[in-house]
Amino acid sequence: MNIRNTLLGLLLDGPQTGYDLKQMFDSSLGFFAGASFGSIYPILKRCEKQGLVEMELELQDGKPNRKIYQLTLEGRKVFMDALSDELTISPYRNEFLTRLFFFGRLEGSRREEIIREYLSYIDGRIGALAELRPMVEENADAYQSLCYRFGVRYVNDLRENARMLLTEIEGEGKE
Amino acid sequence: MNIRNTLLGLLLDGPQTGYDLKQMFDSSLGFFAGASFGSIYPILKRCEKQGLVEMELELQDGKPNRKIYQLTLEGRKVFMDALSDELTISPYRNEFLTRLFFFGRLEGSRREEIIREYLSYIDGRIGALAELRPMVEENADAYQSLCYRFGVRYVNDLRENARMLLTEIEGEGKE
DNA sequence: TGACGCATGTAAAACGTTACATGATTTG
DNA sequence: CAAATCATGTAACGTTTTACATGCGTCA
Repeated sequence: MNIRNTLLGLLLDGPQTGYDLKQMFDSSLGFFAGASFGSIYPILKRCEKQGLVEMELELQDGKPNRKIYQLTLEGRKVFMDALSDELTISPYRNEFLTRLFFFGRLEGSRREEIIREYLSYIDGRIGALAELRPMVEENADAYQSLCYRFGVRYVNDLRENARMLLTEIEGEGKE
Repeated sequence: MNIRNTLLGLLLDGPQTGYDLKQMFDSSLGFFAGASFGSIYPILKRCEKQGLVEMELELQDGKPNRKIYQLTLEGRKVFMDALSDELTISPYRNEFLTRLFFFGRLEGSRREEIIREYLSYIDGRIGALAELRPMVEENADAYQSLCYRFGVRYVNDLRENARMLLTEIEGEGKE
């Protein structure tokens, strides 16, 4: 599920502009996926060429015209295939664990700081999920709710794990 | 911590060839980072040009000559700066959650299957960590051990989370 | 008046993988 | 006899971000 397929999936809900899609992307899927305009606009254009979407121009005064993209049957098929495809997870890269791996080389005070930076990152994600909650309760379908709950458990587990780590490292510093 | 910086970090342990570095990479950091030869060799060459490492040729019969790379003071500095740098987490992309988000569009039987595929992926990671254990107990420093324990807790939490999800979805299917 | 929201887009760069090529030696 | 290990490397490709460019309306 690269950005292209995810965009096709979002278009199942109905025609959207690139701008709209970015907002949907960042809000609904913000917890586990993201996309910049620099990828969205070229991808939509490419999808149109390939017949996965169709574009309709909505003329506007003052503002740039809106390009409203709508899924074709072919585009729908491409998405459904991707959705049903065997799950393959691309190699996971964890910035924090990579740092931790080399902590032996780092001065003592900076170690705790970096873990705290990680904790504040996690808290940021917890906060973002909390803000998302009303939207989930209103608009989300059953699986999107499960997605949300998975995310909440995930970040809370992560937080506890990081807290334990901090305790262990603080302990070492004082011995 | 891109591949380049991670390689520099691994070179702190002493001079290594690109081939050695790949093995260190895949075994020690395999749980949370990876690198292919297609990235390692060009990066080492570039690092030499930039004065971050120095290369010494070890002539061999039959086999290609070994290029042994050693960290320079400048390379050490570059790594230490990266290690100490403020922690920034690049946007997290979760293949599984992205799928789950669109599960409403998927036929019922395929849903459970994909979650089971995810579980078997997690089990694979748990297994890989288990295999790594002897090496950690022998060679790892204190922080690499913490790294390992973090990893173990992480995958176990993930597994439980996925199991709960499966239960919830199975429940729905039978109602 | 400056920032933000709306709305589009391009070009360059960064980062990385996959597939290919070479070729000897060892192991099953 | 085939496959894996050792050891290097290149070329093509894919994906995505960043930075830039445009320009109007609105809100503080």
